[in-house]
Amino acid sequence: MTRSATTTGDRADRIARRQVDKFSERRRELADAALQTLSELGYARTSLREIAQNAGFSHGVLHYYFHDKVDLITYCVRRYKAVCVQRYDDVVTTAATATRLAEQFAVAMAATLVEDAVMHRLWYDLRSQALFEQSFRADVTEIDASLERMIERVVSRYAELAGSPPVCGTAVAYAMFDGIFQQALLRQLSGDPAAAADLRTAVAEMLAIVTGTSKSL
Amino acid sequence: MTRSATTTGDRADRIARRQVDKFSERRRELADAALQTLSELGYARTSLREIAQNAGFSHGVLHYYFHDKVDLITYCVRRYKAVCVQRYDDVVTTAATATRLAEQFAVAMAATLVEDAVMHRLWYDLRSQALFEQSFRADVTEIDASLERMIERVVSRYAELAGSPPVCGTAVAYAMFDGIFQQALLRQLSGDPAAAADLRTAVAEMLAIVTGTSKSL
DNA sequence: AGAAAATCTTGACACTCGTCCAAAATCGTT
DNA sequence: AACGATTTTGGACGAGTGTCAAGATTTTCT
Repeated sequence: MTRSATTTGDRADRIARRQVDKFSERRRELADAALQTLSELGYARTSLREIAQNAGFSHGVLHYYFHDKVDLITYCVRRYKAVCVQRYDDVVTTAATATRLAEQFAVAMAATLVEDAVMHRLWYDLRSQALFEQSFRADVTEIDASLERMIERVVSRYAELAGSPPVCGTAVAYAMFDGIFQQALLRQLSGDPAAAADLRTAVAEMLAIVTGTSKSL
Repeated sequence: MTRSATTTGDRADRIARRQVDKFSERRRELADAALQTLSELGYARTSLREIAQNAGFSHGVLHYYFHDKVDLITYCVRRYKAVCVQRYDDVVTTAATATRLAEQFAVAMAATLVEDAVMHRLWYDLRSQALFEQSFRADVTEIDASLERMIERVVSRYAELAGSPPVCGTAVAYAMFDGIFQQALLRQLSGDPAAAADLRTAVAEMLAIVTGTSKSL
C-alpha cells in the first residue's frame, strides 16, 4: 500500500510508516552485522550464513530483507560510506595555523588507521571487487567522490592558511593521500609498529608538498 | 634424488635436470594460464577447474604441479612480478632532459594502463587479498618493494636532470604514483575515455611536484 | 620391444555456497 | 482470546568448490 496524501494523521498511514521503519531498521541492523563479518573475513570468504549467524539470525532471513547477495553487499557499501564520512566530519574543521591543521589531520588519519584498520581493509577489498563486478562500481565511485571532497576541503583550507595555492588538482591530491594510506594499512595489518607514526609524518609532509611549501630533502 | 655434486657431466644429473626443467616449464605454463583466467574473473570468482580448462588440461593436473590452491596463487603472484618488472625495465632508461623523461614515463604508464588493464586489476585484487590472507603478504610486499625501486630510479634520475632534489622519500613517492594509477585504472575499466590522457598529465605533473619544480595552480 | 617412470584423466569425496519455500513463531489489532 | 499479517526458522535443492587417489596414458630409458 502506498502512502496516502490526503490526511497526515491517517491511521493506515501511521501503520504503514511504522512497518517501513521497522523493516528498514532491521535492514540496517543486518547490514551492520554484515559489515562486521565482511571486515573480518573479506569479500571472498564471507557467506550469507556466516553473516546471519553473526547477527544472531538464521540464514534464511537475509532473503526476507534483501533481494539477493548483491543487493545486500551494495547496501553495505552505502552504509559504510555513512559511517565513513561521519568519522571524517569530526576531523579538523577549525585550526588556527597551517602547521596545526597538518598536525591534527595527520594524527586523525593515523588514529583511524589503527582503530578502524579492518574497516578500511574492507573498503579496499570492495573497491577492488568493483574492478570486476560492475554492480559495485556506482557506489564505489560515489564513495570515492565523497572522500575526494573531504581531501579537497582539507587541502584548500591548508593552502588558505599557508597562503600558497595547491600545485595539483583535487583528484590527484586525493589519489596521493589514498595511496599512502593504503600502503600504511598494509604495513599496519602486517604488524609493523611504525606504520601509524610513519603515516603521520608522511601526511603532514604531503600537505606541504601539494601546496609547494615543503623543503627539499 | 638430489643433484650430485661430484661430477658435472653426471648422467643421472642431466636426467634430473631435464626433468626439473620440464616440470617447472609446465608449472610456468599453468601459472600463466591461471594468470590469464585470474585477470579476467578476479580472485574471488576463479576456480581451479576454470584455470585448468582454460589451459587445456583436466582439473586434476593442478595438484600434480602445485601443492594446493594457495601454492598456485602464490606462484602466480611471483610470475606476475617477473612480467611486471620486465615491462617497466624497457621504459625510460635514457632521457636527455627532465621534461623528456617525464614525458616518456607518463606515456609509458598511460600505455600500460590501457594495454594491461586486466593484469593491473588482478594485482590490486591480490594486494587486497593480502590484507586478509597472510599467505600472500610476503610476495605482495616483495612486489611492492620492486615497484618502489622502479619509481625510485625514475624519480632520482628526474631530480638529477632537473637539478632539484626530491621533497619526499621513495616510499611516499611510490605510494603517490600508485594512488593515481589505481584511480586511473578504475576510470579506465569503467569506460572513461579520458582516463589514460588524464593519467599521462598527472604523472608528468607529479614528477615535477615530488622534486619541488612545479608551478602553483 | 618392454619395463619403469612420468604425466594426465576421471570420478568421487565431503564440503560450502546462494536460493527458495513451507511451516513455525511472533506480533499487532480487534 | 482469536484472528490475520508479519517475521523467522530450518530444511532442501542443485550447483560449485578444493582435494585426493586410482587408473589410463604417454614418455623415457634400457
